[in-house]
Amino acid sequence: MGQHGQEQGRPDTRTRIQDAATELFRRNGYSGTGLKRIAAEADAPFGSIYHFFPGGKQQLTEETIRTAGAAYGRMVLALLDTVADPVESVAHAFEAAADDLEATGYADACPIAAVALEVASTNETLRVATADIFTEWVGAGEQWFARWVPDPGAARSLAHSLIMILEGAFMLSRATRDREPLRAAGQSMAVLLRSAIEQPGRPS
Amino acid sequence: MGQHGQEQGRPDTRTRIQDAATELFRRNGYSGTGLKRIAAEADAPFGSIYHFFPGGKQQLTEETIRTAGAAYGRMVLALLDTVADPVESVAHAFEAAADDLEATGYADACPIAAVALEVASTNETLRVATADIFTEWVGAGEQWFARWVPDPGAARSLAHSLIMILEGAFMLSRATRDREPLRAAGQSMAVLLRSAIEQPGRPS
DNA sequence: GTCTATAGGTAGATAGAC
DNA sequence: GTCTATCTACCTATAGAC
Repeated sequence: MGQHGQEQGRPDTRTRIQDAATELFRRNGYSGTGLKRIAAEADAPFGSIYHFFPGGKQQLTEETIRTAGAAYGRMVLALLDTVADPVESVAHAFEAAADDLEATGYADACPIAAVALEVASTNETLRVATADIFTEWVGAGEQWFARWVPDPGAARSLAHSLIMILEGAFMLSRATRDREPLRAAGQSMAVLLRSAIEQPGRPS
Repeated sequence: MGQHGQEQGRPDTRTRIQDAATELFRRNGYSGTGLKRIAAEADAPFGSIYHFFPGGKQQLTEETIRTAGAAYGRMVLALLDTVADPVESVAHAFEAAADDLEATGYADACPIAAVALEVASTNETLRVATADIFTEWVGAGEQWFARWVPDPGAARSLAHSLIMILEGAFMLSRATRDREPLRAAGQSMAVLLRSAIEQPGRPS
């Protein structure tokens, strides 16, 4: 159920539009997703999009980036806290990501990645929105790694690396329809974290 | 100069169209790039696109993915061979990538990344083209790492990780307009490679 | 406030002059 | 084989009925 979903039953129209937009942007990107298609998937009349998002496609996209991006970050963090040992937890998180990806026919990965690459050089408002989300994720990841890696710079570098290698692994796994990239990504992150824990003096 | 460029002077029309398409797809993605814009940037008449690429936008895009993708792989490999020590070489390659990215206003990164995310769930022909290129890169990277890492599985995992963390770093650096993600990526790859060289028995 | 119809513009694709 | 004019379909956005 969406963020602003009603207590029970079907989410309200605005929420359905945002949820449908999130799924379509994730699969088809920004330019590849039409507002008519969003309205159809949300089972909402076309005019409702401009009723709830008077700023049009850009406003809807910005809210989608910020809402879905923040939710995705929380989901990954929660996933990392289901296993006690940090190295095992990281490896487990990538396996879970591979399970999800495979279960959705290699469609549902990061909700903002495709849009981020499309707008980075073409739409400053949306570019800043994606940058804010990535920055938020790095900060949250840095705090998580800081529990086991005392050096702040090392924790920050690990957070960057986790996000980057996950995004890259999603790209390769979606393109090749193969779990192997995600598995290799999880192994590498496990090595990096173990190295940072065992050898605090060396750069990571 | 483009792959089929003439011996001297201006490249031929077909090459100019492909080169323009490569740059536009890299910056704006597949759906975000119109054929009229490609013709304009190539300084070619619109009809020439269908003269040289009778299959239309999809054929032009597929050829662009395969040509620019293979060239980009060769370029990165060549960059890795400019420094003798492998760990230093990897770190140097990411610094060079950051220099290039910054010099182009955070626009010119991987030529197929944006298209790959857009078509992965929407266009099977183009999805396969991106998968073929990624697979080609992994194979080439595997051979490069095998020079210093005897275990084939470890070399393959390192190749996957290099490509994935580079793609992820491009995504974050373009979005945030900051070199830091690319720098962190280079440091992490250096740690991974050093770990694989020094501890051949552990997974990498 | 929900929804339909449509305007204005641009997309990919094609026909045909030269 | 180079180039222009145009077709149909779809896009975002808006006007206005209910």
